[in-house]
Amino acid sequence: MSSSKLLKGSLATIVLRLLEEQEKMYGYEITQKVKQLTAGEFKLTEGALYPTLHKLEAEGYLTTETQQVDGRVRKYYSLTKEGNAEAKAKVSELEEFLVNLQKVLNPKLGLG
Amino acid sequence: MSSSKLLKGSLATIVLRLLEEQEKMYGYEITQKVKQLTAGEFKLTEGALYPTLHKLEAEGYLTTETQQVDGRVRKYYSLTKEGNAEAKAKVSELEEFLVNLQKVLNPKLGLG
DNA sequence: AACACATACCTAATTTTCTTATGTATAAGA
DNA sequence: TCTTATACATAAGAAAATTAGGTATGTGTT
Repeated sequence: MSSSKLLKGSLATIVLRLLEEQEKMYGYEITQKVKQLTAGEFKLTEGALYPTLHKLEAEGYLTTETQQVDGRVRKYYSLTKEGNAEAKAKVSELEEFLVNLQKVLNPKLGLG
Repeated sequence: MSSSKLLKGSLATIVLRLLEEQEKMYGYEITQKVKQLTAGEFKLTEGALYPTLHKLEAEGYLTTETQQVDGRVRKYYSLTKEGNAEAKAKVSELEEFLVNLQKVLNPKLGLG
């Protein structure tokens, strides 16, 4: 993820979350979706995305299905049953993290 | 930062933010403050914290002052003028990042 | 036809930033 | 005496990016 190189470690969570929303997605589509959702602020780099997809597949969280569209190959990824559970777990974990991060960044709130 | 190993890349921002709140802090104090603010959820590891402090100092964002307290050495860190500006910049950058992250995690909101 | 740009996949080298492990040293409490 | 807390530090290794490169097709422009 470039263009604000923060949050290393959240890419897998983002991928899993997007696949909860949308049954099947292919790599390039994921990069475009993230770009669109953030108005161009997040740009997933392919060097980060593809290894992440391969890893999630190797871990059994994603399955793939290849299609030919307009002469080009698309590799669609979908959540497995385990992937679905992992998505929920990872998103929860990230959200809890964000709550705690806010506590550190904004210590005034929540201490009344 | 252990215990939810997410958000790699935010440690320097956290340190700068805490030093905005509190004029002077020493390393161990920072670990305890973060632990306290997050009810034990974030545990800064020394292997991450000290190199980060040294780097911020080398970059001119922090100055140090050593004190002897109860026979032990404490190395207090304070923001320089540049460090103050950097703190504001980094916190803004992180907060913008978090806004965008929410857009990806929760695409339904804000698209009405 | 040539060229640039978008689509679509991939990997390798390097860098950044952690974790884990280890080391030194003092003070306090069991 | 031994453990825990306080307080600093570094080094080896792992994880997860960035950067840079490669392959290939389709589309639009000159």
